[in-house]
Amino acid sequence: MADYRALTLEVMDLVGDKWTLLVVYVLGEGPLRFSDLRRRTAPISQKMLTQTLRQLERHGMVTRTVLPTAPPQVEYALADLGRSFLAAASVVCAWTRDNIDALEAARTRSDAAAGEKG
Amino acid sequence: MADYRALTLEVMDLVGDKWTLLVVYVLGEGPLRFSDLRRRTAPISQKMLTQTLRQLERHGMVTRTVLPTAPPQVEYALADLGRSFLAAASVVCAWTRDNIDALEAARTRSDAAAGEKG
DNA sequence: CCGCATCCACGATGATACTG
DNA sequence: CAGTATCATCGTGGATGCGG
Repeated sequence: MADYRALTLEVMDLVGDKWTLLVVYVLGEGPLRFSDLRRRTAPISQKMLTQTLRQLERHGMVTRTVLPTAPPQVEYALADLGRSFLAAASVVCAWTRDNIDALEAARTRSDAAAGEKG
Repeated sequence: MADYRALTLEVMDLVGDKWTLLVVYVLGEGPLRFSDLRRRTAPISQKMLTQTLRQLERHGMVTRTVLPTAPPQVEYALADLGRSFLAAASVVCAWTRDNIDALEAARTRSDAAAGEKG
């Protein structure tokens, strides 16, 4: 694993958007229609959800299925690639959950130190 | 792991910046002075490197040591928390490396399909 | 050498209105 | 319900010059 540059930039291209990770996580629980997905990812805007889904679809992480109903419904689901990715991303989320106290403590300490010399 | 919202947003707060992941990776190889670090993370700007390092320092992931030399030198190194995080982040990078072909294929296919209806 | 301050360009994000 | 279009806004990131 030598070429950090290309690799980390690729990672940022995948999940650099603000909501991508959250959307992948929510879809990990099962397929959802657009509206339901939006409720679960609130307060995301309609536009950003669409945009995020398009990106995920483009990368083959998510599938989009238009149901032949009236009014039309569109179902989004994780593709195999997406599920595989979710497993990897879960490691980072688990790490964050396990270290959230240390992170907050560091932040508080750092912010307090910065405030003193104000 | 139910509270995706807070967790994923926290993750984005940690590594949402464009260069954070790369900086952490490079520092994973060993402590570096500012200039060396910048060379290794090119084409990052001075400003963004400083900003990224401040954030990492604030979260307790990186330590900053001013060496008593003339001219002054500043050495940055991963703290324990940072090393621990790097291990988790490596999983995502490894996944990306292993699936880079599938990702690029999906992108190419998707872009081609989009181009046809132009 | 380190890195802060300022100005500036651009993209990402978001609110709103509108279409199928 | 799903999605597009438009406009306003904010943060990110870059260029440059100055100070320790």
